[in-house]
Amino acid sequence: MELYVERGFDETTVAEIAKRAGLTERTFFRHYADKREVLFAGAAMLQELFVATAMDAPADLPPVDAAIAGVVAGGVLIQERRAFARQRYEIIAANTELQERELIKLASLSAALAATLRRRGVADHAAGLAAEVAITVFKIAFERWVADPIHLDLPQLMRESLDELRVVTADSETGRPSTVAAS
Amino acid sequence: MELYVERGFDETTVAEIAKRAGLTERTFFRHYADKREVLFAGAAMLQELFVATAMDAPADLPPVDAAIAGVVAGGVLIQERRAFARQRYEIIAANTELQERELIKLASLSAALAATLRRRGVADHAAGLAAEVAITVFKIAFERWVADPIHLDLPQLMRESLDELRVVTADSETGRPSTVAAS
DNA sequence: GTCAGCGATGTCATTCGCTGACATCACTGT
DNA sequence: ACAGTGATGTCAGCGAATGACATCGCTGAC
Repeated sequence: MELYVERGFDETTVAEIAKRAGLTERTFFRHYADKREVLFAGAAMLQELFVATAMDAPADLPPVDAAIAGVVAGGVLIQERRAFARQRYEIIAANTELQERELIKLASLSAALAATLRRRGVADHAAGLAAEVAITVFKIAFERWVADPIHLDLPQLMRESLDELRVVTADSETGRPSTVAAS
Repeated sequence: MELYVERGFDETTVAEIAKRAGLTERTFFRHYADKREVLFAGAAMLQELFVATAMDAPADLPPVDAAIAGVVAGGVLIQERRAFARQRYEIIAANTELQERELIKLASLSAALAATLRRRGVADHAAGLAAEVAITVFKIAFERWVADPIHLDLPQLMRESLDELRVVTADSETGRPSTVAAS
């Protein structure tokens, strides 16, 4: 992370990382699958938190709300590591390859959440959709949170984003039959 | 594509691709930014179609429905290239790096859709959310379409997926105040 | 008709990410 | 004391990607 901040991701070689860490290049690759993975080592922990929280949510909670409970718990954790999260974000935002990795980690989170919802008895398709909605809320709330230096409560932003998403999707009169599908 | 199908993506070298195409390795990299990009050359066209269709949708259409109109147009196009789309999907599904690239292309589509909605006068946050919803619908409908070998109408699957997403997100009684946000 | 200019391609050298194979060494349980 | 195990180092090598320079075909200006 030091080197990535100092000179950027692309301009940092694995040899340099290894040297500063007092290791061999080969050893680096025994700890991290590739150069990018350094920044995503914590993703597994986040995923476990998501899943555990969603799983333990009240049984009568609708699917989306159970999934959102998971990502909100993640929001709390991230907010505790405020400085780290922002610095990490800066690095990732500056590099396309890192964004790709970020996106596939989010996809993995979504899949894990969906599986959890299914274990809670949610129907197959609904579980996938609810998980995607939750991850979308997570992503957008995080972007807003990180964009505003002063700001606010990340979990709160997540709840607000969910509300906005509900308003936007249920825009037609009744909220049920879609305008498009009727055509 | 031939080589990727024959021996898989990882087992194919750029030298081999260049040889079969009757070119130099160096020339390959002048046409494609990297080895993966070969499979995503058409993404720009798809994006233009998304944007143009969403832009030209009736002015009174709610944001999500305008965005969905864009992805449905994309669905029509993909369905016309049925065989190609499925083969391409198989290649991508077998390789993580390709999935990463796929995801960032989808993110790009989402950003383009959001920008289009804003040009239609949709509020900033709402535009981002509506675009994300549309891309989610695109992604999930495509997965269903490609999973079923017999099957169906991709645009129709998209409309159905949107309806299901509406049902899932607006699960609470009124569909407006979120259960979670009230806490 | 010649020639300058330009775009596409080829050639060459090099860096860097990543991997396999094998050796070393500290540590642990028997 | 010894075998086994896990983490690390060493070495060789492949393949992706890039920069610098040369070549060649085409086209427009004169």
